[in-house]
Amino acid sequence: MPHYDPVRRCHFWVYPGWVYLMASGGAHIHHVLHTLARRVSACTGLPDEKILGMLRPPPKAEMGDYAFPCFELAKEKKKAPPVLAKELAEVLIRDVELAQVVHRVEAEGPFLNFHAQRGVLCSAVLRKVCDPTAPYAQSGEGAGKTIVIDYSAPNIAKPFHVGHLMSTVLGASLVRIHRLLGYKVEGVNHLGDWGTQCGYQFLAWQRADPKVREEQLAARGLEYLVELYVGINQPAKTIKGLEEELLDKNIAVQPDMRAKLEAQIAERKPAADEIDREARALFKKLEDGDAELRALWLRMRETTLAVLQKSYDRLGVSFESSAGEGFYEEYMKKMVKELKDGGKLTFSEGAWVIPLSEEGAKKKRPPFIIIKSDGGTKYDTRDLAAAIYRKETYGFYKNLYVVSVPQSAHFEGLFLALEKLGHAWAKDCVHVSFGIMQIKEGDETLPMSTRSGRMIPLNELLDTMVEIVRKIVEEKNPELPAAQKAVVAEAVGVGAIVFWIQSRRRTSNIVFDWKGATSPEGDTGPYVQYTHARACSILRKFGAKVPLQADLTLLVENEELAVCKQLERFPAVVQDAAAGYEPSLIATWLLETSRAFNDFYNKHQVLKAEHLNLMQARLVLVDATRAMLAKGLGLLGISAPEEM
RNA sequence: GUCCCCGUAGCUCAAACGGAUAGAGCAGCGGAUUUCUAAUCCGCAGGUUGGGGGUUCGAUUCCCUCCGGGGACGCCA
Repeated sequence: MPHYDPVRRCHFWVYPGWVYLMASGGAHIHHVLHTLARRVSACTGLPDEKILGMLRPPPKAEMGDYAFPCFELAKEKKKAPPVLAKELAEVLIRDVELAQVVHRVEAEGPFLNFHAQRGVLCSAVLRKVCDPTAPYAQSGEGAGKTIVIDYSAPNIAKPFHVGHLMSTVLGASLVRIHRLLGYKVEGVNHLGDWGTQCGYQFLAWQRADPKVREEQLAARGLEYLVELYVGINQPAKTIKGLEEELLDKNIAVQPDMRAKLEAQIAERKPAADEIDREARALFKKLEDGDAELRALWLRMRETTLAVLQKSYDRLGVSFESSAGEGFYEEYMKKMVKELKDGGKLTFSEGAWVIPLSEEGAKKKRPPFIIIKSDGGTKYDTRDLAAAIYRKETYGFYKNLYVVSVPQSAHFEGLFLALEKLGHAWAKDCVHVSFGIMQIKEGDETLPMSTRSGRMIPLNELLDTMVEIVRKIVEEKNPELPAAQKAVVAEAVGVGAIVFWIQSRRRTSNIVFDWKGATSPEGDTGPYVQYTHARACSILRKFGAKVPLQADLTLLVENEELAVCKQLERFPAVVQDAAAGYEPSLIATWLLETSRAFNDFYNKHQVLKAEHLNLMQARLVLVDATRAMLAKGLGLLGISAPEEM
């Protein structure tokens, strides 16, 4: 018969034999959640899977461990939700199997709240986490499926700056997350090594003094190429700036200022146009097979790759393929011919295109341009060729593009074009977009860009953070051997940046600020790493093998339960992160888990626990948490030092 | 002009299919160390979720509208 709780204004039922069951149960329970779902299923008729999806944690821990909302079922059964909740509670409390995992059932309004048998829950979760035969959070959902992930994709002869970090870090995490779920993953670095920009590079090179450029390239490598690129873009940039000034309201009303600006633009225009014309011609020459330019192109590509590799090494990123845009040159020619011969292209305004909007359609889209009016190809052409190539080569289940939000229109166009060409797999292509990195300049926030020189080189950022961390290590842990200090500083410094980048939902824009990016306190990567190091420290001081045979049902404290419930969620979090292409979910989970563990750490002793059995059980808890923190960090591409 | 995204505490961000009293961190104030790492933990304070309307038992979440910010719009990538 139900008891009434006047504080919570709800009825609750207590299973009479729960004390006995708590002491003896647990060993054969694999998962509290699954048992719960099965028993609720038995009395509601809803399938287990569905119930598993509906169960959620109540807003406050005191309210219970799992809640089942009765709204949907109530509608079906034509009953008021609170009435149904009460009825279900009365049935469930007599359920002997359920009583092995739940000691109290409450109907609180339209919700059915379950209080788990704490020891049973902790024990079941930890056994699963520590099971060496079935790695936790691993799954077979991706068995036999290949996912292509296109990420990083920097341009050659340009610096690798913080803006590129998003695609690289996000893509690499998606690679690791999908691998854990059993997918075969092909990570592709679609280098921006083809296109009109190459023409600009060539032109700048040709205009430089032959002796000077050789010396400079030998001495400064990529840095020199960037300087050339920024230099050749200078006239165009100046004009753009003047044009923007012209749009300014205050200037528009002053005729003399206006005339002055217009004259300045007119004066500079011919030179800029000349550069543009020559650059385009040079790229066309490369596409037409000029041997000298080809050699220069290869040189620039190699120079860039050598520098990029250092950054990739530092971030722990590697690719299955570095087939850049230039790679598709031959394949592209074949495709273009087929499209033309097959009558799939339309001639429009001097270019060959695939029209994307019907005549008179209300949503107008620019066409997908396959051949420009000068006969050259566009990135549209190369992306189309690459998509088809990837389908043929990998037979992908999904084809992901980790590219910034501003390019969404381009990818919508690409997928639409594929569809128009009759490729049903166009629906398997996904633009995993992310917000842009902006930077404060005065009181304006502007996007980072190489052309304007408004950017922060990646290495500068990483080095700064590593230096900050090095000082902290020096202060907090001076006894650490010097070599280890350096390793820790690198791991924590780089980890802080990588975590910061991934700690928010990917589509939000980031305004770069040094303080936010480099803080080692609060909701940060170092906080998670520190928590991990603390756990390692306990295990190190214990000094022996973790007693896995310990009686884990002894773990019944609030803080122990909170940690176990976090660990229980991990596999679902990984799945959600994969399904939504959202590694930030793992970052959030890591912070929550760290908070739960630190809370436990502050309130309870492990090595000086009240008795030996409890110490053993807590050691398993510590070990499991340590392992999952390391695993989560690993998925985000962050290493977990054992001391710091 | 057309289309897309965003607007949550002073700041940076959370909030699972629409669910219970909207949560963290930073900054501010006040506490905890004879203790397994204080890069930690606890407490206080901080909100008309941009405004208005609608759908719903229930809206930060979905729809409409207005305001504010950002972005994309045929031969750059």
